[in-house]
Amino acid sequence: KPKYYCLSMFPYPSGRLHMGHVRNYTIGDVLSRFHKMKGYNVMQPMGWDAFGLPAENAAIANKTAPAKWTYENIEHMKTQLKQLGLAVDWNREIATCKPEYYKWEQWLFTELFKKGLIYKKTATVNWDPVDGTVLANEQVIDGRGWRSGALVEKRDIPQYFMKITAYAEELLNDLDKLDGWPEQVKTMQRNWIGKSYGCEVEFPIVGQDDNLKVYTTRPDTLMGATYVAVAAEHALATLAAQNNPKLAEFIAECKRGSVAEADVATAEKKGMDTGLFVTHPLNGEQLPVWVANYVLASYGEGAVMAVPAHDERDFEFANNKGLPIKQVIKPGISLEIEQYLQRPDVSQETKNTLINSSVFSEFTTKKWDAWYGHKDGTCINSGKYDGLRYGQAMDAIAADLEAKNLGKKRTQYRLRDWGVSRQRYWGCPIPIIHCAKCGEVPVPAKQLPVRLPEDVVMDGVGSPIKKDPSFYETTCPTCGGKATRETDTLDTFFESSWYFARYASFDCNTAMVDERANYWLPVDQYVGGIEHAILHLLYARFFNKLMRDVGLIKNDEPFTNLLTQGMVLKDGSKMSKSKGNTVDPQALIDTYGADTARLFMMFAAPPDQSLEWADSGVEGASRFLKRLWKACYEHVELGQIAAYESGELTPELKNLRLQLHQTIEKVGDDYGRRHSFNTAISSVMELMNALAKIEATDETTRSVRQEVLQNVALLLSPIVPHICQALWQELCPASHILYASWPASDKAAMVQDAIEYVIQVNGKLRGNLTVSREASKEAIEKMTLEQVYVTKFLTDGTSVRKIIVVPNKLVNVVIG
RNA sequence: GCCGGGAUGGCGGAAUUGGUAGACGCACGGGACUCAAAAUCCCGCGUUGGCGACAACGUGGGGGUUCGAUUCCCCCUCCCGGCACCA
Repeated sequence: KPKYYCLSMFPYPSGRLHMGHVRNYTIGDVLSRFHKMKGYNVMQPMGWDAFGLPAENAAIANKTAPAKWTYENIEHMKTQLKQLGLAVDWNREIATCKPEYYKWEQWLFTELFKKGLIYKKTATVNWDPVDGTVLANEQVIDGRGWRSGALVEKRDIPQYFMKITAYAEELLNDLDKLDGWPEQVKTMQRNWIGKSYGCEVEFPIVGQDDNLKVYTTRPDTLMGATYVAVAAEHALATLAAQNNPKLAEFIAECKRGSVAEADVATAEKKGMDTGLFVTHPLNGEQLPVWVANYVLASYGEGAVMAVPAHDERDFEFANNKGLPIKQVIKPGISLEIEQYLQRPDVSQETKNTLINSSVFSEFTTKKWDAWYGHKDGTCINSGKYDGLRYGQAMDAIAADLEAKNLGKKRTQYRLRDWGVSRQRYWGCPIPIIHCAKCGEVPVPAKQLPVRLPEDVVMDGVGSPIKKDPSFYETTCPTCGGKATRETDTLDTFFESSWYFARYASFDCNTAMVDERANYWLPVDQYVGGIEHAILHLLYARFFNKLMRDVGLIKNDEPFTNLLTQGMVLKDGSKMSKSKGNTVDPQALIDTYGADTARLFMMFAAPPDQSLEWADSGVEGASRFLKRLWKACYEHVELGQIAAYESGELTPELKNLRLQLHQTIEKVGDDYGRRHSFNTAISSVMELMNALAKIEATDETTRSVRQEVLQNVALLLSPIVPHICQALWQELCPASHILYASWPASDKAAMVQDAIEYVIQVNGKLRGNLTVSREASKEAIEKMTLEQVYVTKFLTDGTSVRKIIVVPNKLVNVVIG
């Protein structure tokens, strides 16, 4: 029996279920139930992503401990999830805030620390100088702390980092294996990892025995560099500011505001001359060094060569500061098009068509400034490099730089190592002990877990464990001397990066996971919000590879198929606790019951699209279920009858059976392949509408009706399990729907004798033509040309130019 | 700012590989049933013109490819998600 591990992203226990949860878990449940009917050994677990910031905020607001608040929320939300009727194996339930869970990630942390895959360095955080606390990006509103209103400062503090960059290449390459992932998500991850090809270039600093190193993806424009710019955090900026109070003040100004890249990238471009100069490595010119707030400290070298003529940001900056702009690239058409135009075997007519097409004109008629940065150009004003194209120029310039020992080709990733330290209480304690003699000592396995005290009082000023000697005072595991525990906790993404594996070994108390993980993994179907397309999914992929490399699991990738569900929106934006625009699904369940809620949710929109919440429409789902009930009861009232198997049928009943078996095929395809639940439901609705039109109650009709109703119950049971179970009981009292298999379609019922063709004249619909299944193309053409709605267009001077016959579909008569 | 996605009737959406635009449902209008209302059932329902048969227009805007474009290509607008400490 093949296994099917269906995993929905576990919820953060925020208090109550929201519509996003209902959508997510209904999708997972429908797929689980469908696959169970298809004969799979299904696992559908559920758990709680229980650590996180909201618990601390609630604790401060309500004067309760985060643990108590979290456990109460879990209890309530578990009740709600059960009301939804999810076929979840609750035995496997996990909560990430429990020591039995986080013990194992502490263990993994110590293993990775010993392997050198976790290291310490300083990193920049948002610092609220009034509250004296580190703020999450979410807590910085317009550059100010959300409680204090104080201007936020960037502050460097030591933190632990995971070397995800060591896996950058594999994380990038393995995306190609993920055929079951949406292209969109893979593209986002590729761009996030951001592998680029370019050069590192060193500019000797005038008057110093040192070079300024930059990374560029456009070495072909090096001859157009007119200044260099460094981030405010760059060592050269610090150096230049030593004797320059104005520059020091400017650097301090740049360090105000949030660390979020979105804020940095949208800030007004500011800069200041350092007074320092560097020497251009190829033409020997002296270029000024500027400090600029648009240079990202965290990417490349934290310094850039500025080519205002060929980079929009540099262009804007140079214009503002009156810096020179030197054009070194002449835009042109792409090499492919140029080569194509030179081919002798292509007719001039085809070439002219191409030249006049938009593909060509984009390179020739576009306004200059839109294309000045395009790589399809040739070097000008560049001395010996004139006339070279991008790739040639890069090769030549890299070779010359290398000869001077001032640079070389280099690939670069945008991906940065993952900072996992958080200065918060409600998280997994980092299992490190700081010893004056031995340094950073990982907590030995036998001393794990490092338990987080749960009975604490949150006063809003810092983490309780940072003020609790009974927590941080300890002895060094190596030398036995006095030592202190690390009081930072782990990023909550840490917990959610491996929970998928723990479900398989939920009760294993001797290891992180056991052999059962290799049976269940990889997850066959992962379902969750599109907002997790990059961070969570990348970290989980990374952890999977880490766990593989410490010998815990065998597979390379954690999730074979991914369904990214769209957001449930309200008033145009994402429903979330923090935005306070949630709609409580409880009222929906209370009024209509779980089945109606599930049916409506699946019917309202395709799963990967965002769904704008509107209360109207639920009524329709409820009405449909009532009609279904009624149809079954009216049928059963006349007595039990076996489903149709064979015998003569009227054309009407034959058509009904045709529709039934087409619907069985379509619904199976919609559930299994297309994940298109809304169209599956609508096709069953159509079938029920067709059934309702048949009123006869003779034996044959009733046997076909029994067949239809039985199958409808099976087809809908993954979505509305409770009602279908009750209907099945009425229709087939001798058996139970829980043991029923997915229905097979009757191919014989789907054979059609006649096919209806759509007839078009010049692409416009003019009529329909019913043709026998065996009719030849010629016969169809002949019949088409005899139709009145075709002949009436064949007036004086016009003739039939062409007839296009699309088999089993349509005929288009081109008249001119 | 950068990366990814989206836009179809009054509304949610359908059209699966370039082949009937608007399935299915909601809302609305008309009718049946009822003393009445609700519920239920039946009919209608993109826009414009026409009694009608029918005709023209119509998938965010502009252009292109094609016998044929919601679907493919180029440009633009607006909206949504992510941007590494929200989860």
